[in-house]
This record gives sequence, structure tokens and C-alpha cells, in this order.
Amino acid sequence: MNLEELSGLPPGAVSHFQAEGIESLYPPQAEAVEAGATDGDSLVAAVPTASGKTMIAALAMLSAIERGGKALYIVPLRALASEKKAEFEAYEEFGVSVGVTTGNYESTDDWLATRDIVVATSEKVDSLVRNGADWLSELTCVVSDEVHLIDDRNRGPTLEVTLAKLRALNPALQVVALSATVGNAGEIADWLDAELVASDWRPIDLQMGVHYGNAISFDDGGKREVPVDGSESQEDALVRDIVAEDASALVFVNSRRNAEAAARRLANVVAPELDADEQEALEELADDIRDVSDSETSTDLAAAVEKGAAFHHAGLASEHRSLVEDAFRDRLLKVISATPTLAAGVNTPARRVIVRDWRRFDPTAGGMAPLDVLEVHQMMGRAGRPGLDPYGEAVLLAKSHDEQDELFDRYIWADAEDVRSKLAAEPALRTHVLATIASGFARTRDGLLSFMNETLYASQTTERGRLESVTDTVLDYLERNDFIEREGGNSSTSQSAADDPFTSAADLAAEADRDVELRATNLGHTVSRLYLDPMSAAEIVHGLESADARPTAMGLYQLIARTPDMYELYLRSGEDDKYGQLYYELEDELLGDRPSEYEDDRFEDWLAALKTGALLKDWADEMDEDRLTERYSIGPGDLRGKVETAEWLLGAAETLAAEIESDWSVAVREARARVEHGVREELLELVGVRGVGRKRARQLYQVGIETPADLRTVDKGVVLGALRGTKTAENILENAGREDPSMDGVTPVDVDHGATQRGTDGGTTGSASEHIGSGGEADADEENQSSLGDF
DNA sequence: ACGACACGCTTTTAGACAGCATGTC
DNA sequence: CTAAAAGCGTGTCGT
Repeated sequence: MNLEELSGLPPGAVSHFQAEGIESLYPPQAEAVEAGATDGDSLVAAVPTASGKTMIAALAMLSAIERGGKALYIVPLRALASEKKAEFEAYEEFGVSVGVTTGNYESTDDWLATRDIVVATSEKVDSLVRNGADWLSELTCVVSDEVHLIDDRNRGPTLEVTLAKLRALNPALQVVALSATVGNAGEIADWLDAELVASDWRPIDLQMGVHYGNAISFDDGGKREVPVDGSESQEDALVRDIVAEDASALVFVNSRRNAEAAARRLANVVAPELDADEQEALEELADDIRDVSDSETSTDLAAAVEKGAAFHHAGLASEHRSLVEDAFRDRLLKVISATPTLAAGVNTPARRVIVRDWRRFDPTAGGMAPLDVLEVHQMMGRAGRPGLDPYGEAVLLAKSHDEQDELFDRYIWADAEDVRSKLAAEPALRTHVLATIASGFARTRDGLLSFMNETLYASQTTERGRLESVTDTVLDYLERNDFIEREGGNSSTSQSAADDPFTSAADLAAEADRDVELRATNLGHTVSRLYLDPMSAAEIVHGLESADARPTAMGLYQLIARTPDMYELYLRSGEDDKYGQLYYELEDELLGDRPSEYEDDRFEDWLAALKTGALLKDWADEMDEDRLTERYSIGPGDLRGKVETAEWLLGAAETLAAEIESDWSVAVREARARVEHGVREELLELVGVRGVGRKRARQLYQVGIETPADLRTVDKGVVLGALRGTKTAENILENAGREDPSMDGVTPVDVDHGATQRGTDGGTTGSASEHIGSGGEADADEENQSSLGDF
């Protein structure tokens, strides 16, 4: 289909696409248009990665806007939100405005209301629904990208419920669901009352194969010799082979450590192929990477990058990730070895994709479990850059002939699994039942059940009573914790589900007047708006209420670390003793009911939370990033993730404290501020000055500058002596509101901060770190604020 | 007495959304 | 119910 045949798009859109070199639609895109994408009809597009799904969405959104409507594009990851925003911003050329909103990205409601296209994560959309954003009812087109993630145990239910709510808000809503090729796309289409567009078509040829011995055997029967020299690994040979063709490769492995080890080896494979210009550019990139963080991860990554290779996993800081992704897209980096993060993330295609490991450790399976077909297909789908590569190659690795056959059967010739709703899991329902009641979507038990009946779960399940009985369990839980109130009906535990699992909707409706009325309490409303898991909120509320003295920072950190919203650190072997001991030392500081040591699992969790809390405490005690990452064996990305989550949860805890009129909101606020800036109490004031972070604040404090007021009055030479750089010092003085911040003619004054200056009680970061480095046998108790690691 | 090395037992193992109000070294 | 590589401690042998 030719672009000019399209009607209903904003003027200028067609010529815009033509200017980008698009003249005609790909077959699946044309099919989508025939199915009514530009006429406001709903559809599910189940097509391979990189076969122009975004264009289908764009056509639907643009035509909806042209009809005077408004579109929402739902993405699964924040990184994808910015990627899509950048893509859609090109439409501003013909007058279509775009806005993004995610948890950490700008978002004023009224601003979003003026945008034609809004890009948001599913959780953010859920949150907007809960907070009653008015403009949501003006939506005429909603795109759900990667809709197959409804299958995800943790985040799938949010997407599912959010789509159901958006449809309930506006029954005429056009829903465009973009999915990978899954087993039951038709079922999803039925659920959404949408047309199904399914296709295997790809813009460039994808050859899938298995490498065994000295050759790759492809699915089309072809073969390609790729000999393995001596002791090198299969992936080394495959990478060397493709880099020699001046193309790039992506290697998927099953653990972070493997990704790092592979990058180290591949760097040596790739390095000989680099020219002088590339080497220079790579040096620069390596410097940028080292600037991001001082950790070992950062150094290792930089070392690999200097030789044209990189690793990629969630332990990387997000700046690391984007530096690596961009350089790979620019063909500067020749190979990335990655964990599955990369397959789900932003677009990073390569000529050759090597899926090295097809089994991964899975504790629920009790050992190594094979990857899902869908997952492997997603990885393989990254092969081939449209317009740049003549074809794409996806290669699995086999160590035996039998394995080769198995891989063909299991992945290459296999269809992806079905998408199954995970909504009936209790943790998911806890959250969504409360939100549904609090935001007024359901006012009675009956109304709640009929809303639930509009979800994919209801359309998939054959057990009629299951959802109903779990819902009742959840309602009991919410009522017990004072998040909702029930009135009328038989408000004790409802047993109607058990009475007759085949009760029809009509029967239920007939009982409506006897039905229980549901109302969220103020606390319940707050919890829903804060986007907390009700169980987290209950834990926090209970913890705060049980404190009879001002809670310590450590107590609060452990409290939030044991909520289900915080992903706890894993307790290594031997650490149960270590943290068990810390537990006895800190027993009085910890909040809420502690589990008995005989409840093994709960006690383990408690200690794991203690470890997470200790990490936060060390961070707030100004421990250096590289020490933290080493001590807790985590990457810089994990550290920042934990800190961010802690900030969010403590912010929520502060609101909850106000709601329950707890005496401890000040303590919570202070603990949050310390985590936010990573500083001890005495630096909190200084850190409020723009341009002053944890490091500079400590430097200033050491020369006797303790408050912003000191910055305004102290001798400028002292400031200059503490901070390196005239420019920085001037900026900081200006931000502190000093009359005359100029450093002209000021000479640095060196204050002797080794000796007992005033206020050295906290000790310096340096000296604190030294104790840690020496393994804790040092005189840790000399400093009353010494690091937790010294116990 | 001391160190290099081999062997075997133990340990470890992917990912990442959200409130609110503004800015690191 | 399933794996594999790195880390660690012990034992052996050679100097």
C-alpha cells in the first residue's frame, strides 16, 4: 500500500514520512490500515520485533488526533518512554504535540492535558487513573506497546487492569495493542474487542540457526562455516567472523558475571580490527564511563570499551547503559555481551545475535530452567538493522549434535507461549482492588466483581469462583488494615463464591440490592494515591505506631526495606550469622513485630531487610560508592535503584505518618533527606544549596562551614581552599545567596582539617572508609558513628 | 620450611515500576 | 527434577 492512499492523517504527515524515506507501508502495516487502524477501530498487532509496529501505532494515533482526539502510548520501561518521545517529537513539524510522563520525569497534569500524544509507563497511567486525571476521559486512542507483558507476574496485572479501566472510562476508545508473536494473540484481540493482525513478515530477512562444531546450520537448510580455533569459545569465533565483515554482534548470556567475563574475552577478539580513529573515540567513551561512577563495574566496563566491546546488565548505572547503547548503535562498539535486559529494552539491533545460554537459574524451578520461547525470540529478533544490514542472523550454540536438534525443536521451530493473565495472584489483587474502590470504579462488591469480569483473567479462566474468592480474601485484608470499610449486606467473610462456583452474572446482579457497599477510608485513599502496595503501607503504619521512642534512621531503613515494594538484597551464605549478630545489636532500634527465630523464612527475610537497611545506612553515612558496591557485591545501578526506591518509600512513609498523626514524621523526613543526598545529619543544610552534593558538603564542613549562612559570611579563601575550581566555588556562593560571589583575586586558604577542628564528630568519609578497608579489626568504636560494616 | 599447583567442595546465579518537588563532582 | 563457572580450602609434591 502506498502512503498516498492513506486518508485521515494530519496534513503534512504523509510528506513527513516520505521525507524520512518511507514510501509505502509494510504488509502488516497495510493490513492494520485495512483492519481500521486509521478509522478508529481497535486492533491487536502481533508481529515480529522491528517490523514496523511503531508505524501502526503512529497511523492510529495521528488519525485519531486529526479527528480531534487525543492519544496515549503506554510503554513498559522508562527508557522506552524517552525513546518513543524522541521518535514522536518529529511530528511537531506538522503541529502534533508530544509529552512524556514517568515516575522520574516531568509531569504536570494540566500540561499533559494540552498534548496530543502522551507517552507513559503502565504504572504511571495506573497512577493517573487513581488520581483522577481529567484528561484521561478525553482519550480516543490508546496504544499498548509490548502488550504480551500482561503475562508478567509482577507488572502484568497493572497493565491489564489499566487497559480495562481506560476502556471503562471511555467505551468508544480505540485500543491498539502491539504484541510480539505469541500463541494466543487472538484471545487477546477477543478480550479487547479488537481485530487481529498477525504476521511473520519482517522487513529484512532473519536467518535463525545453531552453531555446532565448525559451522552454523540455518533454518532454511543453509550452512555457514565458522571454524573455532583451538581453545577459543564458540561465541568468540562467531564474533570474530562477523566483525571481520565490518558488522556487529550481540551476545546474550545468563548472568552478569558471564556478561562481564565474555566482554573481557571478546574485547581481545575485537581489538585487532579497530582503526586509529575508532580507538581514539573509544578512549573518550571509556573516560565518560569512568566519570559516571568510581566502582569496579565502571572500571571493568571502561577497560572493555577501550577495545571495542562492552557488557550490559542491570548492575550498570543508567548513564552507563545509554552510553553503551548509543555507541553500539553508532557502530563504535562492535559487540555487547548482555543479560536479557537488552532484549526488552531500547532498540539495539545487530547483524548477528548470539544466544549463548538458553538456560537460566530459576529458584522457583529449583535449578536451571530453559528460557521461554518468547524470550529467546525477542533476543533473536534483535538481529538485523533495517536499511543497514542485508539480513540478520540469530545463532544458538550447541555443544553436541543432540543439543543442536533440541535447540531447533525447542526454539527455532517452536511457537511462542500463550499469554496468561496473572491477575488472580493475591499481591496483585491487593493493590488493584484497593485502587478500584478508592478511585470510585466500584462502590459495591458486586460492582467490583463485574469490573473484574472485564479483565483478560475473567475471559481466560474457567474456574468461575476463583477470582471471586481471592477478591473476598483481599477485601478482608483491606478491611482489617483499615483501608476500606464495608457496609450492609453480610459484611463478614463472603462465602457466595464457594456456595456455587457457577453463579452467573445475572444471578449476581439479582442480588445487587443485598450487596455490600465498599468505601475506601482516608488512609486507603492515601495508600492508593501514593501507589503503595497496601501490604507495604500496613507494615509502615504498624511500624510507626509501635515505636514508643523516636525511630532511628536505621530502624526506618529496615522498616521500608522489608515492605514488598522494596526488592531486598539477597542474603549470602554466612551472612545470616553476620546479620544475625547485627540484629542483636540493633534489636531495640528496629520497628514493629519481629519474627521469631524459629520461623526460618520470615527471619531470613527480616535479616535480608536488615542488610538492605544497612546498605542504606552506610550510604547515608557517606560511604563511598565503590566501597558500597564492593561490600554488598552490587553494581552502581543496583545501588542507585535501592536509594531511589528508599527515597520513594520514605516519602510515602512521611505522608502516611501525617495521615495517622504519628509523632515521628520529622524523623521520617530526616531519614528520607539523608538517603536522598547520601549524607549524615550535620550536612543536611549544606546539601540544600544547589551545586553542593554529598562530597562537596563534606569538604565544606571540614573547614568549618556548616550552613548556607556560613557560606555567605565566611572568608572566600576558605571556600576556595575546600573546593577545587574557581568556577564551582563562585557558583556555589551565588546559589547560597552571597552578595559578591566573585573569586577574583582570592587565594585558596588551606585549613588544617586533620586536627580537631570543631564538629569533627562524624569523622570524615576518608577515615570512615579506612576502617572498613582494614576489615573491621580496627578500633571501630572510637567513632560512635562508625560504619555498620564494622560490627 | 615453604611455595606452586591440582583437586574437589562450596557458593552463586536476570530484571526495575511508583509520590513529590527540583538539580551531582 | 535440571547447570556451570568462579572461589575457596586442602593436600601433595618439589625445591
